[in-house]
Amino acid sequence: MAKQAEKLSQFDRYLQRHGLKNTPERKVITREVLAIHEHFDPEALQSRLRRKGKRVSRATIYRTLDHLIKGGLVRKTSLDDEHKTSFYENTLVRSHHEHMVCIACGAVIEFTSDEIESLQDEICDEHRFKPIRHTHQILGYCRRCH
Amino acid sequence: MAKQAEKLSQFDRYLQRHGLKNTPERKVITREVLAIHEHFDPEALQSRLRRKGKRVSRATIYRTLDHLIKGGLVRKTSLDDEHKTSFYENTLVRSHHEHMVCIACGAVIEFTSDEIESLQDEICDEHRFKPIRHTHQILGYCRRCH
DNA sequence: TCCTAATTGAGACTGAGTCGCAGTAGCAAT
DNA sequence: ATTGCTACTGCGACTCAGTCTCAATTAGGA
Repeated sequence: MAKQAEKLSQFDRYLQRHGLKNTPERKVITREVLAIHEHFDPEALQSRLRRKGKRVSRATIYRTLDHLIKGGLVRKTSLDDEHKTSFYENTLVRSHHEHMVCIACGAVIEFTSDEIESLQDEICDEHRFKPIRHTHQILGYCRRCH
Repeated sequence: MAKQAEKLSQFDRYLQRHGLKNTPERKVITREVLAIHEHFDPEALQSRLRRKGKRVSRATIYRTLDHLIKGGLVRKTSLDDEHKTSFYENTLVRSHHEHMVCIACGAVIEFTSDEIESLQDEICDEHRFKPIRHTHQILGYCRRCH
């Protein structure tokens, strides 16, 4: 798919710009991340790779994810704090959205609201605050669990 | 102050209801928490107590904070995920609010918006989701830092 | 091809939070 | 007051995500 190639070269440019190298490990991690269409955590990523016979160390996973974030290919979303691990998602398949998380079954429902977004901007304006990113999570019980 | 006494007995009732005991440690932690008017983390709480000559173990701090949350005296707010430690605040002096956090200087600006709250409820309704609590954080640069 | 800075993996480390356990202490019934 | 039941405490060991160190390796420009 064309978009994927675009993201790959976006990452190449990022690496170049920072005098970083495009190692096999980084390539393999990047390709895998772009292929995951849901949330994932570093460990899940590592075991997916391992299942395909690619072994990359934990340290490299973390280091590469940081680069992917800086390069704009990945977004970090913390979900609720019952989970201690961080969650990531690639920016290709997933556009900006917020999460409702079910505290019973862990289901994640996504939502966006332009109205909320613009209210948010207004409030930032009032406080002369320049927003960079935000998270908005609602914890509760999903349809099935309450 | 009257409200403080009210919170104390609210906690007493919580303990009673659950067959729990109001030990000296719990009393001392509760009183201290109600006296802190800002965000705090468990460690800060412990050292405040220690400075006053009250020694309570880390485990007890954590255990009691959990009870205080369940009893409605304290709220856990995770702030941004650059901080790994959890932050708490007592519900007495601080009413419900969201946070804007400056990524440069760490300043925390609080806000609430009834409009956002009600939009949120609408969205939950649409998804048949029963909201229990939510967090809404905006990260960016404060007035002074951009 | 050479050279050097960037990268890697392994394992040690860190730090927040949890857990198991042995000893302690409220409290209700006797 | 004593007993017995249960909850509570502190301690230290433990867990687990994430970071760091370091020696060995490698990408990639000159």
